[in-house]
Amino acid sequence: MASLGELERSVMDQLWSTTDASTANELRDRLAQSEGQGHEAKDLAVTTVLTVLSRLEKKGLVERERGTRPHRYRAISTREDHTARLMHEALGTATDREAVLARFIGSVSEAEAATLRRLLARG
Amino acid sequence: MASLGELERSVMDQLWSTTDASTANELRDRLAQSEGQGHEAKDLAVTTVLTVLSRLEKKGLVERERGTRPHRYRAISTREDHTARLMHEALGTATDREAVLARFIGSVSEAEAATLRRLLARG
DNA sequence: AGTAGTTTCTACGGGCCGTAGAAGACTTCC
DNA sequence: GGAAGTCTTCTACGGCCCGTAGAAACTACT
Repeated sequence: MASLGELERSVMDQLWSTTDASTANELRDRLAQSEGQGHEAKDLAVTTVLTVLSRLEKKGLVERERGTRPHRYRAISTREDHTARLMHEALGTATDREAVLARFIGSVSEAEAATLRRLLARG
Repeated sequence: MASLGELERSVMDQLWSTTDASTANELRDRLAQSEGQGHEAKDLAVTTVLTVLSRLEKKGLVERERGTRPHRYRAISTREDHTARLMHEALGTATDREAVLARFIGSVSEAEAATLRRLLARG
């Protein structure tokens, strides 16, 4: 449902890496500087960033403050919530959910298995 | 990486619902009859099915026997493995995997939590 | 060799995404 | 309050993916 393009993901990464809302200009600048790990540094027109932000808003991933004049944008949910939701989405398509979970658990690292045991213990 | 279109998914559903390999014609017929639950019954040209099968093959989801004359197609992994892999793929993009798992576990039903505990117990 | 069934090639139209200019709306400063 | 600057929306284009399938090439049977 909410599949993201490359640039859309880069913008989300920026939004997720700060708690407070950002303007399109700030985001453009940060994208221009955030070279390295995976995505290349993009030198974009600010309208490009705004278009992407609109699309992300329509997809329900971003919300904007329309009150202030340079509108400010923020991610609606955290990166972790988003990822967890994607996992649930994948799981949701399955008919035999238990079997899927079995495969999933089967290919998880031992450290993560331990984490899961701990998380499942309380509650 | 391996995102599927609507028809591609329908074809995979058909392939996943039989253990033995199918021909394009068989798949076309089954697609024409498999009305209900979600996907509509499609009345397709067999070339359409073949195109989709080729694309699925290129995506690494389907393999075909080229020996027999009506080629026969089968899903490379089970539906459950595929779904579990998608979940891992989502998890893989995360930086804080533990946090993602926490959110994931947090929004799982009690029955599934029980399943997970059982699965994690042995091993 | 002709015919019937099968597979590959080629293609088109729609939608999504990266990209951004042009035009419109708002703010600010004189 | 108008001019200049800043910000947002509108519109658009090209590329890729997907649904869809006809045309052409291939294979096999008689």
